[in-house]
Order: sequence, then C-alpha cells, then structure tokens
Amino acid sequence: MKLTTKGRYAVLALTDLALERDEDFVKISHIAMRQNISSTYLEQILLKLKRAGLVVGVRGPNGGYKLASEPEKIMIADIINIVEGKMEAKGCVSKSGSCTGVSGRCMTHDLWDELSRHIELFLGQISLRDIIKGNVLGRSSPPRAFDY
Amino acid sequence: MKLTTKGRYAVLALTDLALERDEDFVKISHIAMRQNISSTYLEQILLKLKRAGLVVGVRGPNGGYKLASEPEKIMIADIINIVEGKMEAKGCVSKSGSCTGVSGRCMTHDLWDELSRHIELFLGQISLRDIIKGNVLGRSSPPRAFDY
DNA sequence: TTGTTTTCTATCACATTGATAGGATTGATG
DNA sequence: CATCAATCCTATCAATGTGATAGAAAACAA
Repeated sequence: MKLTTKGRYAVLALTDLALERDEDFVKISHIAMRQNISSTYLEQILLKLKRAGLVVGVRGPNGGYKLASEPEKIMIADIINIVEGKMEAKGCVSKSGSCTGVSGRCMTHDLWDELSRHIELFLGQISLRDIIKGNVLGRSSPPRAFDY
Repeated sequence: MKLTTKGRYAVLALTDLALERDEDFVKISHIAMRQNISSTYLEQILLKLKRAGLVVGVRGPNGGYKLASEPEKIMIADIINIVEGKMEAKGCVSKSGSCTGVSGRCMTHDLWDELSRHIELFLGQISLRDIIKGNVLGRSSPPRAFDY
C-alpha cells in the first residue's frame, strides 16, 4: 500500500470538514491554515476527492467544500484509495509484467497481498467519526499464531 | 510506513538466499536473474543489509552473499526498516516541526500512530522461513469492534 | 606474481511523484 | 454589467525513488 503525505493531508482535511459540519461550505484556505498544510497542494487533493464524490465543492463567494455524506459513512481506506490511486493488489508488480520471478510468480507475492489486505481491513473499519471522537487508539490486535 | 520497491526487492533477495542456503555464497547476478530485478540496484540494497549485519558478503571468485542467521530469526519488519530507513514514529510530521495543527497536535496523530504499530506488528511476526514455507496467507485478523 | 572474479563505493542520469505558480472559470453581490 | 472571491485547471519546478556507470579493493587460482 502506498501511504504518503497526500493521503495524510486528505484524511486531515476531511476530518476538518467533519468537525466544521455546521458551516455551509468551508474554504480551502481555512482548512490549510488550521491544519498547517499548503493550500495550493490541498486544492489538487480536494479536487480528486470531489471527482470521486466524497465532497462537494462550489465556486464563487461563500463557496468552499463540504462532506458529501455523514462522517460515519466515510472510511479512511476510501479516502486513501482515491488520492493515492488504487491500492495495487499485487505489490510484486514491477514495471514489466507482473510476478515475473523465475518460478512464474514471485515468492513474496502472498506476503504483499496479505499485507495489503491487512491494512485495508484496518483502515476500512475506521470512519471520520471515529477520528473526531478519538475512537482509534488500541485497535491493533496481534496477528494469529503461526500454527493453525 | 514507507514501502517501496527497495523494501520489496530486499525481502525478495533475502528469500532467495534463504532458499539457496545449501550453496556457500550466492552471487548478486544470480539473485537478480532469478528474481528478475536490476543487479546494480540490488547491489546497493544488499550493501545496506550487510552493514546492518543481516547478511555476510565475501569478494572474489566463489564469493557472494549469505544469510547471517537462520531464516526463522529474520523478520520482515527488520528488513524493511533497514533498507527504507526507520519507520517514522509519527506519520503526521510535516516539514516544519511536528503535529503543528491549530490545536497543538494534529487530529489524525493517533490514527497514523496506530497504523504504524499495526503494520510493524504484522511484519514483525513473519519470518523469512514463513515465506519460503508459504505460511503467510490468512493472517489478517479484523480489528477490534468499536466499543470495548 | 599476475589475472580474473566478485563485492564494495561513489557518482551520475532518468523517472516518478510531491509541491508550487498562475491563469481560467464560476457565482454572488451591488 | 462590473467586480470580487473562491474553486478549478494546467504547466512548471523540486525532491526523491530507481537504476546505470566507473572504477577501486579484496580474494582466489594458476
């Protein structure tokens, strides 16, 4: 899974929107100032989120952005997937073809596959509401034992 | 957590070494050919792993690389940490200072903190031996329920 | 010793992505 | 209609990931 500043900014911005839900539309500049991130960079990110339908944006005076649905319905995994591009199903894909190890598919295929599923499962269960309620800590459960 | 091709190549190469453990020393060129990755790039990666003590390398004819310890003692998290640099403890660190949201620390701090712990926990429990034995699939356990 | 094979090391070039800049478009307001 | 405020969009710059090149140093064999 790819996780860069872009994904973090996206979650941060949407969390901000979830908090300022009473205001009609929140301006980019306000989010950027509050969260201390570049407003021009945030533009591109919000644009992607708008095209994906997670937020709505209106132009002109009194314009700005707004969540398209309830905070409890927006999962972190969705946000990340949109701005970072799709989580690559197979982390072993190199530029030319995929899984081109000598034995057909590369040996670590299952590992990255499982890791992606693991992360997606984790972030797919946390909503924006969980974040603004502080309901995040302590969710890490250890993986299963070796022998099963 | 940062996860690029460098980390994947590192795990792939060490998995290859774990499989060819009977041979005394395995040449970079052989690993690169078998796993279909750039041999010059692999050199840089193996060098880091050698400095960290995970592999030993000898020069000259019949030289090459070799695991420094048993495959079951080398965890994936260790490999990634070495070649990708340390996992940043706090994913919310921006260029200037850290956690500089308007309210002291950024709102998503706990989220990234928990995610890092989650990934490290996952990769810290999987060894090279698990990979070559195919003992990886099905380890994803869902996170805990919301209310606890 | 000499030559060959390999790791070691540093530096350079390219590709991808993070981040910025400036203009174009839209809508509200007087 | 004119003006202003904001999103929208595109082009460009900067940083980093990825890989190539050129050699040096070491170990072995003849």
